[in-house]
Amino acid sequence: MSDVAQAAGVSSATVSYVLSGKRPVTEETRQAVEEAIERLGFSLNPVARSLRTGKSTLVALVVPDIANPFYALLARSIQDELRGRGYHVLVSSTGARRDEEEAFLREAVQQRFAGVVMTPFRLATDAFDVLRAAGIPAVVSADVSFGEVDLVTPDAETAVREALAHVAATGRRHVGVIGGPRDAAGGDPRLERVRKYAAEAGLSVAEEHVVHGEHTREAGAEGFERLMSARRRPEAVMCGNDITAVGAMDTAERLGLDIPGDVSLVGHDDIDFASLVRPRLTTIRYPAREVGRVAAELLLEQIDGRTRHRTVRVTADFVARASV
Amino acid sequence: MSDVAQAAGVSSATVSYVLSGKRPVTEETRQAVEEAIERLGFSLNPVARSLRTGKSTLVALVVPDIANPFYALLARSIQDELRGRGYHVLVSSTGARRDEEEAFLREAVQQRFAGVVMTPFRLATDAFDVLRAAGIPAVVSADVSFGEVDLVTPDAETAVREALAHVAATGRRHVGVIGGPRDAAGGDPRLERVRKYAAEAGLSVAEEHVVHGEHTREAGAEGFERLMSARRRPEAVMCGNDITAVGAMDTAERLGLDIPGDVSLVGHDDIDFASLVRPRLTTIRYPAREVGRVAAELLLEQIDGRTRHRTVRVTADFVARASV
DNA sequence: CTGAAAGCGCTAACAA
DNA sequence: TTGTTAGCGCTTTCAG
Repeated sequence: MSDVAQAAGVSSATVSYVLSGKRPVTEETRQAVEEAIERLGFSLNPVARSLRTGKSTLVALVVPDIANPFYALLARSIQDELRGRGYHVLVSSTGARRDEEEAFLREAVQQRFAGVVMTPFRLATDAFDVLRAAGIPAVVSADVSFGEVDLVTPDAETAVREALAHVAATGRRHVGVIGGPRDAAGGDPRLERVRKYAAEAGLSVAEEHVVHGEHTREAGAEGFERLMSARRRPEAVMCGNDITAVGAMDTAERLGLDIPGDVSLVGHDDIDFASLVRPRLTTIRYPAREVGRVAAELLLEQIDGRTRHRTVRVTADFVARASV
Repeated sequence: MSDVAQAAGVSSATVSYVLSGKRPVTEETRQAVEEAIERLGFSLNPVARSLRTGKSTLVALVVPDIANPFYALLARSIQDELRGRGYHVLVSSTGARRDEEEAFLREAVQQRFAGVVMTPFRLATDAFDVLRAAGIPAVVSADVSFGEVDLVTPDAETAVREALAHVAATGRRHVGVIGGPRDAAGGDPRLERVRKYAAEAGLSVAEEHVVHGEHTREAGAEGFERLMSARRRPEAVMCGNDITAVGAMDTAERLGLDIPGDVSLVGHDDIDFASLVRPRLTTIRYPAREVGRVAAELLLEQIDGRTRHRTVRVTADFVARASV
């Protein structure tokens, strides 16, 4: 930068101001500086800038598993929103492990990230206080609140009731649930919603028909297997997400069980592939792109100075296909 | 850091050396420093460190589309390999657009990234010279070479021959191809391989049976439609990747075409969902996890000083399922 | 074995 | 409208 300054016959401060536009510069000097920049092929060093300003251009997206298409799409959406504003997105998969989640939070303050978008799974509810204390904008995408942080969360009440009614309409009475891990922070809202609205649809959820596991294909396969070996099988299974539903399908196939003939299956998220598996997966759609858009917007608002935290609900919709 | 130094009654240089271990420190001072670090909750500022050393801890992964499960898995694999070594992975989707690809390369030198792993699509063959000039390690994951850069590339000859033989064995003679974009850098090696080995399997690839498009579901759907409206339909279609194959399935379904009854379909990559669509997709497996592992390894070798560039071939395997 | 001090490249007071 | 300068937090040479 001092090279540029010298070449343009000005001080390095002026070069800085030409670049940032933070104070007026005569057309003349601007021209000279820009010409020198061009000629020398100069470009700002973002690292030095970060050190000086204490702010980086890095936004971390922390999710349980980037290989889950829901999060992959979320990542693309957030990236698309933020790139134009000059931010870079760092993606991290935690494997839904608490130590990893905590590690990333620490990393975020250490690296002075410009912001963090996270789907936490096992974090303590006050875990985001450290970000808040460090003045790092954060937004959480989750079913439950994590304290005083921006939250984008599904509004899935109606969708769940519709799903349940739909299941009931096919004559099923006993529904099982493949829930998330037992030790997830904030419990298991997706499971609780099913419990809450089952009765009004004339459905029952027996305790032995509730299994827990990670949100992975393998865990879905296992969970479904346990459900199918219950003394009395559930006639329909609500899955924590589409990936576990796919796992359930793996098992159903292995066991020679017909879906939906023998058991109905309902997923959650509506990833792209939900319509491609056979039978096509009936599911509750949670729009990853919109979630990403909203999260990015909330983050930018914070970066621009908003301090009071907001919660935005994104509507989930019931999508009837062929697995019920 | 100077706080720690003061608290421990040493100089900040000593604190630095305790942390880096780059020169001997008496057990005594080490203890004092570590105690002070602990007590003050100090942690190194990576930004300052980067500025001073000129090296960052950021590795960029640049792919056409992170929402493509192949790249998502690649991302996780690379991240898993690199995290333990202290690097962070920045993921960027370019949409396979040349300007985006170039923008990221520029960004990489500007930000002094520790390394770049990229799957370029429309870059000029010499585009990586700028990284080389800037001393930034790079590895390309692609079918074709991009000049003097480390390359991890599929060894798919055998798999393609097997696939073609398999298609021929079902009595098909005319095979079509849904290839990549016409203006992709390095042409379309996957298409060329099919052309090259078709004859030896007794198959023919008519010019009107070759269509081009992006590697997306939509493009796959369109391409397949064009193929199906040819005067004489191909009896089998080789797809650029599994995502385009899925798009082809969309169209087949809409057109009421049976797969493999009316047309056979062969994909490429073997993403997780290939075995879940119906019919299960016959495909050429290119192992994303291993590709990621190899790419990470090559990158680390470069970071550790290797300068001569290497090429590693990763074997692709033919996977027979139900779409042929 | 340890300390002093320069300097990475930038921004933002403060002065002019 | 422009320049001077301090300093962000670290690493590393040079002395001791």
